Amino acid sequence: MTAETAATGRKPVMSDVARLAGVSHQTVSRVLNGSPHVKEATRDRVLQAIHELDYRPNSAARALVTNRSQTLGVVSFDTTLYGPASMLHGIEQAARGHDYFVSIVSVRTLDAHSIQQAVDRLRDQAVEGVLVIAPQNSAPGSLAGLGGDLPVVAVGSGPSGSVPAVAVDNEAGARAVTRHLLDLGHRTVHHLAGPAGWLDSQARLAGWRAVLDESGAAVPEVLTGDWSARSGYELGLRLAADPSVTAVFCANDHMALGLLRALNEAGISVPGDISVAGFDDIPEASYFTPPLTTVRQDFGALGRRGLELLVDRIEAGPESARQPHALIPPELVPRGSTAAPGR
Amino acid sequence: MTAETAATGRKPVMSDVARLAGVSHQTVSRVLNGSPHVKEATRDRVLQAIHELDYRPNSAARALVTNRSQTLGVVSFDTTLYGPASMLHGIEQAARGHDYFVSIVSVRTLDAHSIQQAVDRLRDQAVEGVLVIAPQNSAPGSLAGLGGDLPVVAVGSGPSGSVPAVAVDNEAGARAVTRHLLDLGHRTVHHLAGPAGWLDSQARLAGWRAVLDESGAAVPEVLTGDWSARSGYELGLRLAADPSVTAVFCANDHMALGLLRALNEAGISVPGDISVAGFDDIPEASYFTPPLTTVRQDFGALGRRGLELLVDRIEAGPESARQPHALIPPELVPRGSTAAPGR
DNA sequence: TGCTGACATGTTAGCGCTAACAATGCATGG
DNA sequence: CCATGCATTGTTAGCGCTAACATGTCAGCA
Repeated sequence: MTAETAATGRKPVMSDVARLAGVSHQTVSRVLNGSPHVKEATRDRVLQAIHELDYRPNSAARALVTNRSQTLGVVSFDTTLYGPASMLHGIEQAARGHDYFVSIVSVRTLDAHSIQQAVDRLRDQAVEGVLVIAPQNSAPGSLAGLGGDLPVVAVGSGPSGSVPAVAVDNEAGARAVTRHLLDLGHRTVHHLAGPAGWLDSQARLAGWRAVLDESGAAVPEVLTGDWSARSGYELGLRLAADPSVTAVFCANDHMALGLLRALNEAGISVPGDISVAGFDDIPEASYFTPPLTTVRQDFGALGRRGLELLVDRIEAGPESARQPHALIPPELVPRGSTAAPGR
Repeated sequence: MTAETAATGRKPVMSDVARLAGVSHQTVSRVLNGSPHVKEATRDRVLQAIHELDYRPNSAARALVTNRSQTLGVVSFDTTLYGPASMLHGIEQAARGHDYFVSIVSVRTLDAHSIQQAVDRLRDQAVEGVLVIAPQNSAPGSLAGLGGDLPVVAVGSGPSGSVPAVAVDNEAGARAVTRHLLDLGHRTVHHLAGPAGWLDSQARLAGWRAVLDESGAAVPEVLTGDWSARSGYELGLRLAADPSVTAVFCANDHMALGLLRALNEAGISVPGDISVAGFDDIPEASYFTPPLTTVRQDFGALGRRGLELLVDRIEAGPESARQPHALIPPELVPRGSTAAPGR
């Protein structure tokens, strides 16, 4: 018997609670909003009445009068991938902690128009701010002015300058993994890059090249994939044919997976003949054959930080003292796919 | 200069539009809601005014008076996995088509209490219905009565009877893959099952056993994992030590991945010595070494169907004519990890 | 005892919208 | 020429809540 005791059939509203508790609806409102000016005994009676009627405040009415929806929007590109999915998870967890709801819109393509549509849709829903989980391309200002007055924060993509962003320090991760391979004794490291135009690709490429330059190692030709295992496989067949290759740093784990298969088919041993490293640390990476050395991104932390940045902007305004960008340091995870050169 | 022309600083409301168009606010409302009783010319003037002011209806006000939030809730367990993430994607796409917003809450654990909390949170937000993306355990009525009067649909887990559900036909998938292995000439098929208590595990186990029984094949002892690659690896070491094993059907692809690694380490060739099959067809499966024979689940379709079922219940009531459960047929995807027995 | 002020509570207005009803105009047909 | 009816538009009320103000109560103090 948890439903409204009076069985009116209608959902109870604030004045129903007030009547039952013998107070005015405003006092009920005060209890609900934690006003200090309510006597202990009164508060108890009100809470009791709320419980008895299983009363739930009408969020639309509250939003109407306070002009706050308590909702944040998330625009996500391909929620299907491990990274975006984890960030979404982190965002939602953090949002709950800050008492916001999370509404989501996913876009199929990354062009400015689709993203704009998604943001508009969220704006129609009166969200108070928007998080964009989308790898940014380097096109100038792709996110700039997207939200109008609506606060927007980009998550998981490098700071592009146009919008506050939270991202992993791709360059540092690439440097770490490249150095790791050189330290193992490899003369140089090949790179299987992500698609041109993506900030992540560019930063990882830059980190790799910087370490090679600093070490005086030769800088081999870069092969460019599209993040997919398929492209890793296809380019891997090319690498397999080149006897000078002893170490390959792939811009993500999926391409590394494709590469591993290509090398396996070619009868090349990993890490015996060639060492392979990836980037992301997807959950499967430690069960590849052999387990993949990679760079762990804490996607969940990324999401949480992004959310906090956004909440900050909403509640403190854009002049908020905190810095508008954040770089999360990644972590090298050495596993069995890298070793000292054997050929 | 797309903002409100008058630069009042305040967001324009319906009466601002009305004034500019020289009509009453109600006529603006009629235009917005597609009422047929508006003269063409009037409609145009109103639309023009809306555009000029960049007016957006206040969703809270509308929700308050119509008593409809146009929002659906999704409760998701571990959005990080490929399956749930894909379903969420499918749900969102379909929801947009039906003019609903999607609000998400993720739960860390699957106990009834957490799920109840999540649903309560969504109810506080006045969602019109809830989709639960959570593998159901077989505990009786784990979802029953969860929503009270709120429509609830389970997505991706077998029909448990307590709530309308949309799921893949796990048993059919398991039958298909088991038959595939027998047809290749294997005397029997071992099974690496998912955790007990999960409907998915049980259905896959049942399908496997049924085919063995029908074929008069011996039914080997079942090994039970926990869906993780780690458990596949550990149990795989046991299987590797048993020379009678020639074919293994794993209840999901992750465990198959772990198994592949265990076999590889033991120097056992796949599919030369042992054939391996999985279930789910995660995107990486076709790049495992060797490419994994598996059963494809169309998670996106699952999400879409679930959403349609839910919308149906919301708009037509629970007595809606359509059947409350739906089973999506899965598809066997034969790849290189299965072949005729070699030992 | 009466005055002050802090506390506790009640009353009123209005957020922006839609639903219901009212009013207007205009063509039609007897 | 006027009643009839439909198309079009306007007017009013109220959804459930919070903010602002009004009122009531009681302790402390001159």
